[in-house]
Amino acid sequence: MGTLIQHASERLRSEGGRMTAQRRLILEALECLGCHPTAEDVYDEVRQRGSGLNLSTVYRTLRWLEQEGLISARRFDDEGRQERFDPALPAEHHHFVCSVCKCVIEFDDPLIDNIKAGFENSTRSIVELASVTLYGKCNRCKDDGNTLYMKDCANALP
Amino acid sequence: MGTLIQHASERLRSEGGRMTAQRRLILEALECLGCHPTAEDVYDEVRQRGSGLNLSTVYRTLRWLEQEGLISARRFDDEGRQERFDPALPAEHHHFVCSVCKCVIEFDDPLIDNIKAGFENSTRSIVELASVTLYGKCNRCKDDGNTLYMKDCANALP
DNA sequence: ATAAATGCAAATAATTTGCAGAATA
DNA sequence: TATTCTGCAAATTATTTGCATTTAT
Repeated sequence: MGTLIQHASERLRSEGGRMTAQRRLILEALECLGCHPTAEDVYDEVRQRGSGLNLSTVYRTLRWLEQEGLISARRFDDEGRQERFDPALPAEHHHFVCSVCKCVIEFDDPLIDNIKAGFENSTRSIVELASVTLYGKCNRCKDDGNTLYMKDCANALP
Repeated sequence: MGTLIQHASERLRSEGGRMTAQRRLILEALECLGCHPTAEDVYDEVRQRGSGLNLSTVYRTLRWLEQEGLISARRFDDEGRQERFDPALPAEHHHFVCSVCKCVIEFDDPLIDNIKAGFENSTRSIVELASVTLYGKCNRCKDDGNTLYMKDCANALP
């Protein structure tokens, strides 16, 4: 942790941008939430810590971070039209979404390259990017009767 | 072709629904467009054929077809917030989206089952569904300078 | 005739934008 | 002090819904 704020600060410095209180709060919330929060999750988190800020500011900051390549935006079929923001580095990676607690687990698998290659060969097209999303129940939710949405789940590969 | 309209007619009959002119037009447009159209694509197609109808009716019909399991709705990262409607049978299948002409090619690959199993084993979770989307350039767009959005592309696995 | 479907306009939901005022470098 | 940023309110975009009217059975 700490890296997202650091990276953002550097970008701001080199572009003549300014590190404001709001931006710092949003970056802190992003790091704390971790689990692919929505814009509103970020907004709520900041407000729960007692600071005021506007939802537009959240969106503006998230879009700026996205442009800078420091976060990326995703929509899972599961959820409706809300975007989720992924505070991870933008290397290609894939997701599992738990249908109960809505936590998101990132993963990768070398077989995905084989799928890309297979498709390219059979169709003579060029594959630039793959996005795999798995839906199911995470190990925490699969047995017990958990029905809570956990914004701040700290789920991760074991 | 013809199957979607036939299936829809059967459902209507068995549920006491009615085959209206508008529904027939929407179903025809869906079959003709083929390539994962948006609601507005369907609407435009019907109107270009000279018939009037309302966008709400398009949405209502598409949602009904979705509930019936005759089509399914998807959002690709590529596109903004619009949903695309897939007139195919709802067996698990995967997509390639061309970034130039926006055509969608459906595919499947047995390796996807291995990815699911690998994830289940390493995380002790349950995977119920996988969705793979590949992004790139289709064989038609990869060389020539095509920049046209082709609503009615008839692209398919060769 | 009667239940079901359509059109229209208004409601939602998520996100974006314009602009006057506040805050940072 | 000169920009850059924020807050607010209004605009947009995609989709949904209520209700009076039309239409298929």
